[in-house]
Amino acid sequence: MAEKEKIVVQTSVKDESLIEIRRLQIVNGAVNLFKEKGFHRATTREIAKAAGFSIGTLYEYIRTKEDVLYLVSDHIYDKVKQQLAEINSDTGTVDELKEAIKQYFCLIDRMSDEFTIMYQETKSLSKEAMHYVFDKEFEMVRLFEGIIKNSLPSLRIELTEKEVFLTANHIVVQGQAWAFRKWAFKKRYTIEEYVEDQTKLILSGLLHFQDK
Amino acid sequence: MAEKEKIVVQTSVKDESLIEIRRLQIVNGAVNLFKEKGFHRATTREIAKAAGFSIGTLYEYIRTKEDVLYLVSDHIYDKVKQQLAEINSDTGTVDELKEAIKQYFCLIDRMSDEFTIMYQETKSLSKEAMHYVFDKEFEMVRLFEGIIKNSLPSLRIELTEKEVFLTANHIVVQGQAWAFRKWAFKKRYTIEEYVEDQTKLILSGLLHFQDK
Amino acid sequence: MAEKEKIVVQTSVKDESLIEIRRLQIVNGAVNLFKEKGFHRATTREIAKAAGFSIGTLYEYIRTKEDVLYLVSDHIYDKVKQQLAEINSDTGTVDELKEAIKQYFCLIDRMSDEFTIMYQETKSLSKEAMHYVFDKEFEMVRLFEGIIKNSLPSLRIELTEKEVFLTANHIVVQGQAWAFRKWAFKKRYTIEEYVEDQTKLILSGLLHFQDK
Amino acid sequence: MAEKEKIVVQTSVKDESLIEIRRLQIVNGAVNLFKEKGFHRATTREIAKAAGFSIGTLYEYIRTKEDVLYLVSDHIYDKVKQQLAEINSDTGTVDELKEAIKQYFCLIDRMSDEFTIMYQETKSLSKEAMHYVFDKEFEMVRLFEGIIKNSLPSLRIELTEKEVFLTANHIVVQGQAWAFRKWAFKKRYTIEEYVEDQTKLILSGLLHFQDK
DNA sequence: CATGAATGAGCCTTCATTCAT
DNA sequence: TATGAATGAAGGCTCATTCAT
Repeated sequence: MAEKEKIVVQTSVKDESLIEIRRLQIVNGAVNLFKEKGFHRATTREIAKAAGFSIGTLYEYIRTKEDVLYLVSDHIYDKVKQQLAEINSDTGTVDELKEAIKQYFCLIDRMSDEFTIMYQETKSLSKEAMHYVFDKEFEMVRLFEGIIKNSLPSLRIELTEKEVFLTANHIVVQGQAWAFRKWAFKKRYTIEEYVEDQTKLILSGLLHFQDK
Repeated sequence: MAEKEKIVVQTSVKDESLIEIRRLQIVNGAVNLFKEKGFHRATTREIAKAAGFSIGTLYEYIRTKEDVLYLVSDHIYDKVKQQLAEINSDTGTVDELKEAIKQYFCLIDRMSDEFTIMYQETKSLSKEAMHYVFDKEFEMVRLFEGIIKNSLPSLRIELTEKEVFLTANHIVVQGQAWAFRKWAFKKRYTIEEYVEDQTKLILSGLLHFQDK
Repeated sequence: MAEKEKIVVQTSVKDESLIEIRRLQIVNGAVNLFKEKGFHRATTREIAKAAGFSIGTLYEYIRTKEDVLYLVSDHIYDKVKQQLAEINSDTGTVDELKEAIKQYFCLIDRMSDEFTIMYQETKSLSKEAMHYVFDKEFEMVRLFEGIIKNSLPSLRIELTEKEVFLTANHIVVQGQAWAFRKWAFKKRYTIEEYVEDQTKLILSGLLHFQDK
Repeated sequence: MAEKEKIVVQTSVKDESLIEIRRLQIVNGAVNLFKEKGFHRATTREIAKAAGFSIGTLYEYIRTKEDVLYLVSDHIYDKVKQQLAEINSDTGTVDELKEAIKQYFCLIDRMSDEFTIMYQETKSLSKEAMHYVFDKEFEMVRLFEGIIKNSLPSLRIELTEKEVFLTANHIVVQGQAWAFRKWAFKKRYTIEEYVEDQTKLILSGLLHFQDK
């Protein structure tokens, strides 16, 4: 699970700490903007304004508009990874899996705008940047695969690689579904109920995979 | 489940059958194009060319570029509905549900480009058109809810409304996931294997929802 | 005052009487249309529709869109000339002048839309057609010059050529002013009052030109 | 005679003095261009070129092509007002009226292109802008009404409101006529002669309005 | 003669990017 | 470093005109 090299967004500014500050401004402004109008409909002028400075300055910290999308995607994944890292307590019990599912879904609920942006706009990235982002998604699947595998002994079941993958995939995808269709799901579900039912579904799937 | 009025894309051409023909050309051309560059990056000139005629002619059959996206979305949903209508043999057995899942997944496999476009670009539609498309997605969920409910007696199980919804939703969303991530899934799965395992997962979920 | 050759608008239709009918349809439709949106904003499709047939047919009777404007201008001037011809009773009295003024102003009141179109849009004609129209305007001035000259003996005054011209010009221009600014004038004047006061003004101008 | 609020043409440029400079460039370029081809036939690219910069820059100072026409109209009226303000010496003599007429006609002679454009193209403006321009024309009429009224006592004559209006209107309209038909008038008149004869005509009209 | 679908030049406008200050 | 005016390629769309039926 070797960490891929981050794609470096070039700047003409030297002061590293300033770069950090400005980019945070860019990302925060852009997330709000993209949420509202999407990447393509947002202009660089608007991005600059949302970030709190002029276009001239914006272009001191990015090279192309696409860099902003990359910056946003990257920032979101960093947040996700960091959040998920906190759960991984390595006890190897079902509760750990349950907890991971819960944390992941709650994270998505909190950051649903960001998730939506990422999945809707990723395609607009360059091939290179796009694969970097997709890879991050697969890391997430792999993360859940790990947690699931760890919990199998305590559940006294054996699953094929494929079945583990399918379950991990289920978790990740249903999480995304909540982000995308939140407004529709909310008519029937609170996030807590959704987590509860999804967890039941996932566990029963796990337990009875081989039945039929 | 009253059918919503179709949003009519205005034309300046009078010959109805010609409209049908040209729009099919537009949709087919556009799907290929959007697949490659996305809706925003595709120009109207390119769309016209892909359809096989001039921009002038393109604009005889649409009013705005957005209409093309709407046309594509609409076309896809029509196909899905038609496909699913064919299986609905109303036997009320599990086999019917299995068949429906299979048909749906295979349809998605065949039309994964179209599906991907729809979900990636829907957000670019006008509010009105966007909701029309989203509604169609929910129709699809409801369609599966119906099939699931029908199969419950033969399975001798009872489920809450929510549980039925969640399962139907699972089917629809995992189908979409195959469309989006086909290139990644294909490393591990053929569509047949995916259908088989998803079916197992769905059925075991159904059977054991109440277990825990 | 030799009549200039009419500029011939070419057709591909042979039947002369049909041409006459169709052109009248075109002119009538176009006047209403130009009144509302002006020449440039009116499309050929709209012109055809207003005329009561298809674009294809429209183009059987004209060669370019500009032809329509020329046809309209020509038609209006024909009407004006015909109307003014009716007054010229050659009695050589002041009453004849008064009557001519009255007829001219009333004509303009009745055809103010047509006049407005002509003066607003003439500039859009080709150089050739434009001069043809302008010449017609000068014919009108000359017409009044003739009437004024005729009335001078009975008024026992002598005027220079220039003064006659200036007065004739005054009549023509103030008539146009009524057409253009009808909506504003109407707040203060009925056409009858306007005619009365203008007549007074013109005659006193005539009588006392040499005073000061 | 409360000054109407100017319709503000929006800019994305902040430097006010630069806006002033660029707009003058736009107006000057546009006048030459419109003179030659009219508003509708002139393209925005041509306007930009005539102004001396790129379209991009043009659109930094206007919002739509129509704005250019509005800018031109506005500029002309400002000049007229300024010019007439300079004479208004409030002596209340006939000479003041004569001087005003002379100044107005000379101004029109100098700016006949601009005037022609204004009257030919005003109709192409939006309803709002069109009325703003028309109002300015009426301000001009009112301005002359004021000067005429002031001169009445010294002429020992009394006129009705309508007669004053008619005379003021005569001045304004005959001024415009000079602008429109300059090329034709010049065959017979120099501007000085035209002013002289028009002045005579106007004054004799004034003096003998009530005679008959 | 009449029709109307097809064409494509060309228009207005936007916006990512640059660069002098 | 920060600014924002300048640039022009490119995009969406219109509409006069043609021509096969």
